[in-house]
Amino acid sequence: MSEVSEVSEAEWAVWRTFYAMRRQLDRALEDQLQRDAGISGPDYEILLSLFESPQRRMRSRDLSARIGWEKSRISHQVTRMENRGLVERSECEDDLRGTWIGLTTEGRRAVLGAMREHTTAIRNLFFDVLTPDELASLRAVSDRVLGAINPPLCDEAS
Amino acid sequence: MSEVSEVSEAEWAVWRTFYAMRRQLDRALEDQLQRDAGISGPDYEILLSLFESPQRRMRSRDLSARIGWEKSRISHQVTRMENRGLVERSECEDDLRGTWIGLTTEGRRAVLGAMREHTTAIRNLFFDVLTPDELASLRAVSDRVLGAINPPLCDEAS
DNA sequence: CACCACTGGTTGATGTGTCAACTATCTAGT
DNA sequence: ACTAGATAGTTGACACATCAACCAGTGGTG
Repeated sequence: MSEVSEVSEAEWAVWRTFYAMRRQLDRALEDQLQRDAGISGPDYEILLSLFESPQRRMRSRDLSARIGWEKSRISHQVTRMENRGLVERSECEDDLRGTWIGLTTEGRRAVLGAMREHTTAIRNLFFDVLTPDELASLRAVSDRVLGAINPPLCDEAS
Repeated sequence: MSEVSEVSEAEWAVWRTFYAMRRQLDRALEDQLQRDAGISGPDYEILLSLFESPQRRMRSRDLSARIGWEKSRISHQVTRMENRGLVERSECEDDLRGTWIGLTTEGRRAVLGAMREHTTAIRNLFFDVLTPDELASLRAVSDRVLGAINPPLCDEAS
């Protein structure tokens, strides 16, 4: 299953550039959020999910499923955000184990202040510098890499 | 400079896939290092740099320049790794402010145990699923995104 | 009902990353 | 030689991410 697995110098050069791009893109978007709305990337993910939710509130477990974080990460993040007044917790009537996470006025203000500039940043740093062909190529590549990561599971036997 | 900045639904779909790929690729490689050598990604970056250095040791500032981390991050990471016996600090004769970071026997063992499998993982999850054209496209795209992030600086005037 | 596995969520410990403040040394201009 | 400013590195505080342990409520099945 695993061959000799050589990687040429030219391939390493692509890998390093790709790696640098991923790091710097994350950083640039993080900086933009901090600058324009005083929030972090994780803050934004939570706030955006709540904002797009019909009731402006979600169950912790649904946030977890939507964003793809484990439950303890949600809980810690929400605690920090609650302390800053961006969200608020409330009890769940239906299921006494549950917790609602709701957007506060402050949280709503923050996400509204962040969205436009964030979208602009993604457009400027990403979409604007890609040709349609490259965009299609990147989509195909991303799908294939994801496929390689997540168990092809056609043959799990060892 | 900033237009209306709309992003179509198709574009968002590409963005989300690209985003998921970046996260999951990081995670998969991190897991592989942990599994095969009991080290983290940051550990590996330090260890590999030291290993590829002629003397198997580097000045903190050179590590910083090579990996692209700020000095305090290097210092914290080295402290943790020193506690686990992967690296060791020693004084610098030439410059009394300086510190050498050297690979220990344990550190050498760890990096040797990690390298082969890490390379294989990168090949399996990345290079093997890209065509030569896609690789070239990705290289071009990465360069252009990096160019967009780092100040074109041709016209900084406001 | 009684039991038991599961689910929803919190908490604490540890590792990671950033920023600001600090110490110590080096270097250059005078 | 003196001194101002740059450089090298450490430290502490805080935000973030993961893991394991835990508690409480839910929902079967006997």
